[in-house]
Amino acid sequence: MLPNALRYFLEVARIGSVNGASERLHVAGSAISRQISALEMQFETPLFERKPRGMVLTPAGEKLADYARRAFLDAEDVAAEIRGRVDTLRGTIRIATSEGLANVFMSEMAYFFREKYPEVRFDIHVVAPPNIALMVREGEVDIGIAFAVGTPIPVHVVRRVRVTTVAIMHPNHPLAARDHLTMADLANYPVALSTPDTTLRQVIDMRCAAEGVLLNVVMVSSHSAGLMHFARQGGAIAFASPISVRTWITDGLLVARPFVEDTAFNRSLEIQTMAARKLPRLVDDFSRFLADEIGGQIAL
Amino acid sequence: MLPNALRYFLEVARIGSVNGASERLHVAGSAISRQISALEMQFETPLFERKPRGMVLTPAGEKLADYARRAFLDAEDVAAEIRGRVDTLRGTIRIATSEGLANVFMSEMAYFFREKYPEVRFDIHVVAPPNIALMVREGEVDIGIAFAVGTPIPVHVVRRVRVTTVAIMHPNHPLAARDHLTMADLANYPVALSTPDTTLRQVIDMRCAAEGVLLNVVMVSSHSAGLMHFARQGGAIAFASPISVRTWITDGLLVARPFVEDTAFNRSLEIQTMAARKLPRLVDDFSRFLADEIGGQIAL
DNA sequence: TAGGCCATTGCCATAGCGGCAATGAGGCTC
DNA sequence: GAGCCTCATTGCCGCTATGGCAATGGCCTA
Repeated sequence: MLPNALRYFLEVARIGSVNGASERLHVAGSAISRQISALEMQFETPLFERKPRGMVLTPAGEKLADYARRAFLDAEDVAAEIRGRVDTLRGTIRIATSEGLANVFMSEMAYFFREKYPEVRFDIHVVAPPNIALMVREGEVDIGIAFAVGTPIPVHVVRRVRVTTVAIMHPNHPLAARDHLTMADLANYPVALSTPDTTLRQVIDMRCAAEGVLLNVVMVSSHSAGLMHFARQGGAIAFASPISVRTWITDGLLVARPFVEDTAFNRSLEIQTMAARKLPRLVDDFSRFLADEIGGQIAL
Repeated sequence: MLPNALRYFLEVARIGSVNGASERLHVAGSAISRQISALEMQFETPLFERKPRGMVLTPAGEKLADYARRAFLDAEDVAAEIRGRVDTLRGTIRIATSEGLANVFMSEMAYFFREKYPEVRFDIHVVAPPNIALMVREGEVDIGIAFAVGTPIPVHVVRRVRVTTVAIMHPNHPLAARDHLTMADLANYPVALSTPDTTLRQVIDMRCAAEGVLLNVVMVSSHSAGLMHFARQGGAIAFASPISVRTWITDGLLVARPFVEDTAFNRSLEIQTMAARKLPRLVDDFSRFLADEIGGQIAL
C-alpha cells in the first residue's frame, strides 16, 4: 500500500540503526540503506545524522517520520474499513497510561464506555509516564492518558485538566475528621509515597519543600494500587488525585481530604492523540467520551 | 513518494476512464489497469464499477480515494516543509467560492489577512456553487466558501453561519426610508435578480411564492457584481446577503434593508475543508480567521 | 451490422529492488 | 596503540515487478 522506502525509513528511525531494522524487517541492510539514500536524494537533505552508534533523525527526518506514521495508521484504518471490518462500533482502542491511572480511572472509563459500545476491546499499556507521549507520537497507541510532564513532545492534547492532590486515608484515621489539611498536619503520621519518578511524588516533594515539612515516610512504592491498599488497611496516609481513587472513595473504603491552598503544586491530566492524525471513528468517540468525563470531574 | 498505483487509481477516479488517465499520465492504459487490479486483489473487493462508458468508484473505492487524496496533499505539504519552503507564513491558499462571495467578501478577507501575513498568495477559483464542495473534496482547493446547498458532499465544515437576505438599493430609493420590508413592498419597483441556479435566487423565489408576490423583474444576471452596480445606479432593487455587500453599504454607495420575519428562507454560509485532512499551518490559520470573521458578522 | 470506445490480457524489455560480500569509518578494550 | 567490533555504505548480480505494444472481446451508437 505504501512504498517500502517509507517502511524502512520508519523502522530505522524507531530502532536507531540500519542493521537493527534489517533484522526486524528481514530485509538486507544494504537495501534499507539504499532506500534511505534515495529518500534523501529526493528531499535534497539528510534525514539522519550518522552517529558512530547508529542513526538519529534530523529535524527534516522528524517531519517525514511524523508524516509516515500518520500515513501508515491512516492507511491501516482505511484498509480495515474497506474490508468491512471495524466500520464503526467494533474494534480495538489502544491506550497508554501510567500505573496510577490504569487502576481505577481507566477501569471505570472502559467499563462505562463498553455500555455504549459492547464490542469494544481495550489494549491498555501501562508504561513509565515519560513514555506515554512517545508511544502516542509513534502510533503504538491511539490515546495517551498522562499527567503532563515538562516534556515538549509534539502530540495533540485533546483535553487538559488541572487535578488536585488529596490525602488518602482509612476512614477512622484521626485526620479524616478534618475538612482541609496542610503538609504540617501529616508530619505526625506515617505516610506512603510513590517513587520519585512519578509526577505525584514530585508535587508532594515540592509542597513539602515549600512548607518546610519533613514527612514520616514508611513506604515507598512504584505501585500506586499497593499504596492505596496500604492506606486502606490503616498503615499510612497515601496521596493521589481524586480521579485515581474515585470508586474507593464513593464506596467508603477510603476517605480523601484536600489540602488548603490547592491552587499551587497541582498536576495537569492530559488526553493525548497523535498530532494531525485522523482518528478512527471509535477512537475518536472514546477520546471525546474521556474528555467529557474528566471535564466533569474537574470540579471535585 | 507514494506508490504509483495510488496515483493511477486516483487519476482514473478523477477522469472516469483508464484511457483518459493513460493520456494524462503518459502511461500505458494496460499498466494502469494492472495496478488497479492489483489494488482490488489486495483489498479483496472491486474499487470500480465497470460501466460501458468508463469506470466509477464503488463505495469501497470512494473510501480509498478519500484516503489517497489526503495522503497526497499531506505528502506535498510535508515535502514543501522539509525542503524549507512554506514553513509557516508564506505560501499559497487555494480557495473555491461563488461569484457573489468572491466579489466583496473574499477581497476583504484576503486584504485583511494579508495585513498579518504579507507573503500570502491567494488562488481564488470562482465556480458554480455545487462544484465548490467537490473541489474541496478532491483537494483541488484548500478551502471552500459557499452557501450550503442540499448536497451531502462529505466535506468538513469549519463553520456554518446563517445569513439573512437583504434588499439592496440606491440611497435615494423610496424604500430606503423604511426599516423593514416585505416582498409585497417591492412589487411596485423594478428588481434585478440572479439566475435561478443560485442559492440567492432560490430563497427569493421561495419567499415570493410564500407571500404570493410577483416581482417586476427587469434584469437577470449570473454576475452578481453587475446586479449590484445596476442597483447602485438606481436601476432596480437587487438582493444579497449582508456580507456580500458590506463595504458598499459602509461606504454609503448602496443601502441594505432587511425583510420582516427574517428567520425563514435564509441561507447558510459554510467554510469547508477536506474531511480529515491535516491543513498546512497557513491554511489552517486562514480558515480560523474566516471563521472568526463570519462568526462576528452573524449578528448583522 | 459496422465502427468506435472501452477495459483487459499476453508477450516482451527493462528498471528497480533486494541479497551477498567487500570496504571503510569510527569507538572500545586489553 | 593494536586489534576487534559495530556501524553504514558500495559494487555486483539475479530477479521481480512494472510499463509499452498489440491483440481481444464487450458494449453502445450510428
